[in-house]
Amino acid sequence: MADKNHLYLVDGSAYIFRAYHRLPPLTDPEGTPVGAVYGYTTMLWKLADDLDAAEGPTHLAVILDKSGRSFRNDIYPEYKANRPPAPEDLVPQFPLIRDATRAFSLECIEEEGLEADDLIASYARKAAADGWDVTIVSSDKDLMQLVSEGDDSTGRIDMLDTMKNQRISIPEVEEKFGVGPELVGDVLALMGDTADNIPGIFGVGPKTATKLIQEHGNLTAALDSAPDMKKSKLKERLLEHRADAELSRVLVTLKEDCDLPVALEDFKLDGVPPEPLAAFLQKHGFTSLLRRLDAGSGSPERPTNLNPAKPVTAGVAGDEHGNRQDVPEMPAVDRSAYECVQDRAALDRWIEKCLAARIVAVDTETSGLDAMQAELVGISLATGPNEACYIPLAHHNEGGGGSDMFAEKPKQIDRDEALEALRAMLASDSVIKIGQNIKYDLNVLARYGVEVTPIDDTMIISFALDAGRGEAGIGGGHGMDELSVRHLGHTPLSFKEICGTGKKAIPFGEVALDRATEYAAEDADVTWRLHKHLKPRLAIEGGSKVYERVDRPLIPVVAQMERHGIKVDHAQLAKLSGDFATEIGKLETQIHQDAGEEFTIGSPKQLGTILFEKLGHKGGRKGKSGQYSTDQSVLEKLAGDGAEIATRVLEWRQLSKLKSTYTDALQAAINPETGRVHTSYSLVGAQTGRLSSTDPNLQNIPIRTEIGRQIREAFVAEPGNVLLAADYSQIELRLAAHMADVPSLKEAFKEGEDIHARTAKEMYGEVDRDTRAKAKTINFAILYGISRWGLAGRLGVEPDEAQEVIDTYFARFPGIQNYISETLMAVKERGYSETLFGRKTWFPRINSKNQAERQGSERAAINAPIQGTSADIIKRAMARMMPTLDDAGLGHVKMLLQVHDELVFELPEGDVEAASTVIEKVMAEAAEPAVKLSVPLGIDIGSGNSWGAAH
DNA sequence: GATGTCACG
DNA sequence: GACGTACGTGACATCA
Repeated sequence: MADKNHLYLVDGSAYIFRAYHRLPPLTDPEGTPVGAVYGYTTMLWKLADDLDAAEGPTHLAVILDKSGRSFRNDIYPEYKANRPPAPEDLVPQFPLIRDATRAFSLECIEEEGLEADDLIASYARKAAADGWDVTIVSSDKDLMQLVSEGDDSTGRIDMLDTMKNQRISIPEVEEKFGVGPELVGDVLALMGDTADNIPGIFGVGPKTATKLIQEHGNLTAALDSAPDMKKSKLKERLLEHRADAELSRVLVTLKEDCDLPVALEDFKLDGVPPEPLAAFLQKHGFTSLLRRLDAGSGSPERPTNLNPAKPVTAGVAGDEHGNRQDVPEMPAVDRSAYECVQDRAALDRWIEKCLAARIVAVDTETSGLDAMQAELVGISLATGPNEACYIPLAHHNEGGGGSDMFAEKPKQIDRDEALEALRAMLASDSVIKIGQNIKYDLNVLARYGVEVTPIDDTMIISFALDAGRGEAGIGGGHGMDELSVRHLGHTPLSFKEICGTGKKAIPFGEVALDRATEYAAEDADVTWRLHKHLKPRLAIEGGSKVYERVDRPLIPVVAQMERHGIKVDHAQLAKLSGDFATEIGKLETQIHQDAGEEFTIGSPKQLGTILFEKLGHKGGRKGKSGQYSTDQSVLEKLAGDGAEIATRVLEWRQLSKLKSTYTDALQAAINPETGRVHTSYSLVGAQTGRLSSTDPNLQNIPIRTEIGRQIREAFVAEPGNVLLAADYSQIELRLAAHMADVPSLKEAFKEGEDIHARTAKEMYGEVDRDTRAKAKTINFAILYGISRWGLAGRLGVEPDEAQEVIDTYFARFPGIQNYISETLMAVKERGYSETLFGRKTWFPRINSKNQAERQGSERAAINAPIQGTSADIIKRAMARMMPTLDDAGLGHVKMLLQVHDELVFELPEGDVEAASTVIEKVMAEAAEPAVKLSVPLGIDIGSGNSWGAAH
């Protein structure tokens, strides 16, 4: 037994921030992020375990920050004002820190209006005055003011940085600040602190601050000396910012006389009761700690290491194919267990249940599929298997929809009242809301003024784990019904079963409540189960990084872009439609004349018969269907041979395409409420990690031809605003240069050269129109996975010659060949490719015996890391864009569209210059700090009244 | 629902 | 001797 009391004061809040950034984003079996909690738990364990050590604690307490505000904000409103909000997967861990502390049966101290530092200072001084030794477990430099030696009647105070495993006493403080603890506050007041937004003296850093205090003895003396200094920048600054320094001195002073809410004696450590601790470790899947607890039979044995890699989850492992692993023990789906919530009391009970569960699956039912127009009909919630409910909000009796105003409505809570009741829970940091494609629900609820955060998405998790694993022909493979069958072995009720199909289909709001409850609550239940099943796999299979750091943060960002929409000029589109129609009519007449009969030009089959049988043009059959090919390349060939009908069909096709797909469809896509066009982005649409855009697709608006470009002119800004387009220049080639480590290409990009010209020079020795065009083709061939036949077709040469070109390329650009073979080897071995940010794409047919299938997979596998890395980069830029613009006072700038390597914004004309600077910086630096590229990322920016003019 | 074609990066 | 040849998407028209 130590004969002297030794109090440990743990700076819990500061610790978890550091643990969060140091540890991987682990999740517990329920999917709650717990990386920081795990770090914190092991740290407490280690401290509590030192009970009998010479320097170990006899008393211990954890001190936390209660809220953001303290008395310092009253003195200086900007105090800590520039702190970014905590990362969203850290937020739900704050309450868990308290749980962890209680699990160790330790005291947890926090007081409204006081920062942890102040409580620590007060307790430390009191304990030292009583003759106790004190160790502050923190590395916060502000707390270094407290370090002292002690004497006969007072104890000593030192600090312990558990991450560096370093004791901090007076010599360490002097080494860091050049002065003793009593003068640390003076140094801090001069240098300021950007993290806390303490001003200090502008332009004075740690070096100068220390020197001034050393020379003059204290802050006041240093400031007083300024008028006598010889003329210098420093003198000016000291004179000009004296008030800042004095204010800072007050801010950095710790309040050492706080009322102490718990007496020192109550911090006594006398062993950790094992039961609550075991329950806590069990709940969060800290299995290795649990084993140690069992082994030590109540007295925690010192952990052998702090490596958190293993204990993350409770024994869920993926099999080779990621399907049907050990399904966590869950009862079978029982639809009769679901509750239909029809009154406030029941709703309030469910809200309490969600708050207690901290993790809840949410699903909205609506009157349609368009998140920007559909009406909210009901909400379902699930807090566990078979623990689910449906809250109808806008149901009317079957068949009575709209036609009979007096039709009786089923009993349900008023929609506004229910949303008001749910609002706090849906926005609560301590409750994670899980959805299956939650972007849809985010947008529906946002239209009713309800925010949902933080979120998790089983569809996106599935994509992070299993992109590309779907069978051929099955689109995506991340839909709920499919996931449910694959992972839970359960087929949920289908929408068709409930609402019918075709003409007989009824809107969901007319479905009887018992059926609606079964369907809707089951969706939430299944989502909850999928989450429990899939989330732990992320950490095990290495999907956490890309999910947590790239895709999950993107969900609300993309949702907002969809809600913004973009304005299109209806009148201009209508005019174009008219012009196109006239021209199409003329061409049609001429084509029929050329053919000598009327036929359906849009039918490739009829056209083929006309061209190749009736008119006797040459051109082979194609494909297993035995049909004539009439595509662009075939028609161009015929046109080259002088067949006017082919020229006219090509023109007809172009105009028909533009009219039907763009000028007509876009007019119809204008949302009547907002007057804008709202696309829907899919985050799981492309196996490589790219987004895709539907309803309408705004990622394929014409630009390559003059006639098509007119359509871009119809995408416009609101009056007084402009559209700004920022795109990455040649990003995929740049990434190829980096990833394959090709010296001459990297050099060319660093020098800002025209990359195709550079390639032409290397390949052919001279640069002209012709060689540059060829070089461009070759560069793309490389990105897409080359074959001699493919390249031969593009270059118009024989395959043998194409092979020579390829050989020359490999010789001139060493690294490429190696990249290709290494990539293929890795994919054949592991089954997946990986981007620089760790995004996996699976290639189940890479080892196929079918040559076509295999070679197709090989080409895709060569391309996927490049295309995917490019997608990761622009996604990171998107996630950072609005916060960064906001910091620059440009929070009103709207990010509207993403087109793979381009972002489109709408903003007041006067802000173009300022916004361009920020946008370019965010995009150019988007890979960092996770990845340091050896080539710069070039950004082109333009703006104008229309999207066309912005290019 | 499959097929062919063509708009984009 | 072929796979009928570049990677990744989505929308539309036609036709079975």
